[in-house]
Amino acid sequence: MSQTRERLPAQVAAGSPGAGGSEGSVSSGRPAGAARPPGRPRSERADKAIVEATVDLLAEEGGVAGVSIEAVAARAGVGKTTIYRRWPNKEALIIDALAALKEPFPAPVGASVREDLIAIAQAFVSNKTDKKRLDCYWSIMGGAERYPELMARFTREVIEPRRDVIRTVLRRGVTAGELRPDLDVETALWLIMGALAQRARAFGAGPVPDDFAARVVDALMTGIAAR
Amino acid sequence: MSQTRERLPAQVAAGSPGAGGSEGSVSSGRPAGAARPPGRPRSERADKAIVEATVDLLAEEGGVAGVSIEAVAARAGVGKTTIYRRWPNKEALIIDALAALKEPFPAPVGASVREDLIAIAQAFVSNKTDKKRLDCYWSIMGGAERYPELMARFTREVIEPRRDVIRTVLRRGVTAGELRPDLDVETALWLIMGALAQRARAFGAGPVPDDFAARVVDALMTGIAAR
DNA sequence: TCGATACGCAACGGTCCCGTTTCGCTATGA
DNA sequence: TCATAGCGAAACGGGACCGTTGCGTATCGA
Repeated sequence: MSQTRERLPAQVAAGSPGAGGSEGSVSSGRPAGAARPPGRPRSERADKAIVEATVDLLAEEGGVAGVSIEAVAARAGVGKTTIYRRWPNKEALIIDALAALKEPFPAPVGASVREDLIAIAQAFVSNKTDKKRLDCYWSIMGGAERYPELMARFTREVIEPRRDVIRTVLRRGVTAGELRPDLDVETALWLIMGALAQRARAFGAGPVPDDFAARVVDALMTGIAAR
Repeated sequence: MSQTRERLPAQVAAGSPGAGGSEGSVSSGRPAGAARPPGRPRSERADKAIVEATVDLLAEEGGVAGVSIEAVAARAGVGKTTIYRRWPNKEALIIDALAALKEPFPAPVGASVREDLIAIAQAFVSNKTDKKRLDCYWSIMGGAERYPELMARFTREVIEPRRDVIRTVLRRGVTAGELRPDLDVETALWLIMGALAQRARAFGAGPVPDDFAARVVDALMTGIAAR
């Protein structure tokens, strides 16, 4: 219990010699000028395998509780020791692993706001990587109150950047006169994101049809009221 | 360890002889004309305590995995035996317990579709019972793939009836000419339900403001496009 | 070659929970 | 008064997982 395990900072540094430091590498995180420590360097391959196995399990098992260190180790083909050398416990591992879901989708700049929104929405519910991201989303949201730090980080690094892409498109639409000048951007965000996330997880509704993104965007654009 | 388990009062008021509990009661569910079986009757009080503890735990623990039979027993103040006498395992217990969340909110018939939708939406995100229901929703959805039967039953008995209330209001609006004649009802449903569910669970966004329901309905009614 | 460290693997003691059984007691009808 | 069955408490064997440790091996710099 007294064992003080080295807590790795979330900072990233370029690798120096031999080890081609890639982004987000947990093992090579050390100041740029520092000398390489003695001994065998940590395996970047193990790093990646662990993080990928963690994310996969989180998506598949439908909950933080379903992710066990032993299952991650087995799936990644590494020993538990190798995991505990890097992270102090399960929550820390999952928090770090979420970085793997970080990269935002680019904001398309098409002919119109409508087209941009549809493109984003389509990527949101159909893209293969985003499928995993959505599964992780539901897994994490389910156990939200249990792991507030996990929630906070996931919200900050994964959810918000995505909301921001849409937010930007909406604001651009207002400026360009394509959307109402008095548009309630945040409410519109809840509507579109909510519809997509819910539909993607709906039970018994089958896979999301190809035209769902367009239907959502059009319904939101034109409104449901008679005119 | 202290067994601080709360004990139920020794004298448990069971139902009057022969007058078995009406619907849904697990313990007294037997054909109307059948004679009461010999021996001590099952405690209705224990039934209710178990179901309530189950639902509470499901809502609080944020996942099916967080609900353990031992925790339910402790919380309900009953022995594990009493639970296993009624249900064969955890999933069966949870499935049955969901019936406690069943009763639908009534469809209000106000002056307009807009008012009806706002009333429903407001109840959805603010009502106290619905808060627990929403927590259970997220808990169950998170572990969806793990417990398909649970998902199916929850969808059928809790989610769909609620969707149906809104669906009816929307259809009525179309008939009454208040909504577009070519309205895509299902897509509108995804939009409104998704926005409410998402917002209610949003991290760091604080409690749902009083006017959120109205904002969502109005945004959906009038659309976001300039006109 | 040598020291240092990481590796995978296996095993450990500990905790939690499962589903079952036994115990002594209590509630009910015959 | 007796048979029957539910009650809570406690204990059991079994399994999953935790976080730790020791082992023999692999890989680095000096």
